[in-house]
Amino acid sequence: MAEERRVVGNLLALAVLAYLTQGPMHPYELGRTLQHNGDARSIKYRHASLYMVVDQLTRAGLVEPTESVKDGARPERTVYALTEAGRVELTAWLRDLLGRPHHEHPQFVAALSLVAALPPDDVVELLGHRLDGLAEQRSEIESVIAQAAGAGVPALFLVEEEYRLAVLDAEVVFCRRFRERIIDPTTGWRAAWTHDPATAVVEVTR
Amino acid sequence: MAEERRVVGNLLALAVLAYLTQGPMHPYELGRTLQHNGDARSIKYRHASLYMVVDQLTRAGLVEPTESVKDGARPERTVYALTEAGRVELTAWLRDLLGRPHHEHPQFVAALSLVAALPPDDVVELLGHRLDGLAEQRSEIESVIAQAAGAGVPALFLVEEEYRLAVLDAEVVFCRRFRERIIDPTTGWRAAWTHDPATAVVEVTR
DNA sequence: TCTATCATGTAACCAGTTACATGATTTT
DNA sequence: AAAATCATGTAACTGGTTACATGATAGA
Repeated sequence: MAEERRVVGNLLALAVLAYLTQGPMHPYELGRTLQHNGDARSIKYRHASLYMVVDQLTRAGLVEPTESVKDGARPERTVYALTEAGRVELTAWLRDLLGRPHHEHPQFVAALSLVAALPPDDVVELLGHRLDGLAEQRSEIESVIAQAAGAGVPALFLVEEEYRLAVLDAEVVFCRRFRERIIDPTTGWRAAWTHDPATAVVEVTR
Repeated sequence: MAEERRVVGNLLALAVLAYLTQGPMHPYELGRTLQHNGDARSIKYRHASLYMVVDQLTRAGLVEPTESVKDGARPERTVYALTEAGRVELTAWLRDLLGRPHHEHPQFVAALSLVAALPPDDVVELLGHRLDGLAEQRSEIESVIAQAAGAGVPALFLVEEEYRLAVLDAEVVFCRRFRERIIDPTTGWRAAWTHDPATAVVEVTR
């Protein structure tokens, strides 16, 4: 039940498959939809990556070129359609991503695992800055939600943003608590921070 | 204040810089430390990537080869040391990662943004499975913490795991609520789920 | 009409991964 | 002493990014 390796792993491909359920499109249109539609906030999008991904999908038989349309004086564009295999892959992939958590490596976690390399007072200060940044992010997300809701988008299509808010709030709580624990002398955290080169950073016996 | 592009971007490099503050090491030893020390849970680690990263760091002048040691009958190993520039980069990088939040693209967010491509009943079921998986992850993390704490590792060196727990708990709450909102007929979520091909998946006017 | 920006794509480069290689040590 | 595993590294491949190219439309 585990570890099905995707033929095409890039998440842009997932969006492409999903969009193509609505009918054939050419790559540029896919990119535009992704941006205009806000999904570029959730899926890393680089214009050139799209062509690569579409090519990979074609080679994997999940998508196929249908026609080349010459629209006005524009350069000719190839239009792609979802194949049956593509439709199958789309739902399998989505089910996998939703149905069980996958291990990932956010940058902040990496930083936390090496935080002892900085002096504790600096960390306290930096956590303060991060809390400001988080507050800013939060209000950005709120305004994205408000704006979209105002434009009549059903809440279902904003559920990623709600998830982001949830995670963000948890991070705020964590940062506050972390800061307190560094300051509080009874926790012994400052003691663990001895910049004795023999033990700092790397806790070898772990 | 924003957007400083790191000469070497791979987070493995951050760990290398941090470890080398403890004194010169050869790549293999760095890898061993990373694993044994548990930081491989936080930083994606592939044995071959280490050599690449060390090479990049060398070219960037953040690290330099010191000596080649022939230890017993083992193949000769090159030992690397941190340069002054490396020390500077280490703290700048760490400060940046801690001091402000960076935009990332977790897989689950991508999946959520396309969730309307699956039928609602399936999503309810899948969220149930995910909740099980999250519970499992949670107990794994707890046991990592317990074991390390039992071995005398100060809590400071486990702070990433606590962060993970915080985020994980937030995700649990989110999933439960999401599930409820799909089921609850008064939210109108099911209505937005009309599999009318004209509006499904892509909410164009957003 | 000159310039800026949009539309559409290609190509070259670099990073990261998988797979291979080989001598040393340990287990059976 | 054969088999397995550890220690240590190289090489080849592929995916993704940045940078380049070029015709079309629109604004000044």
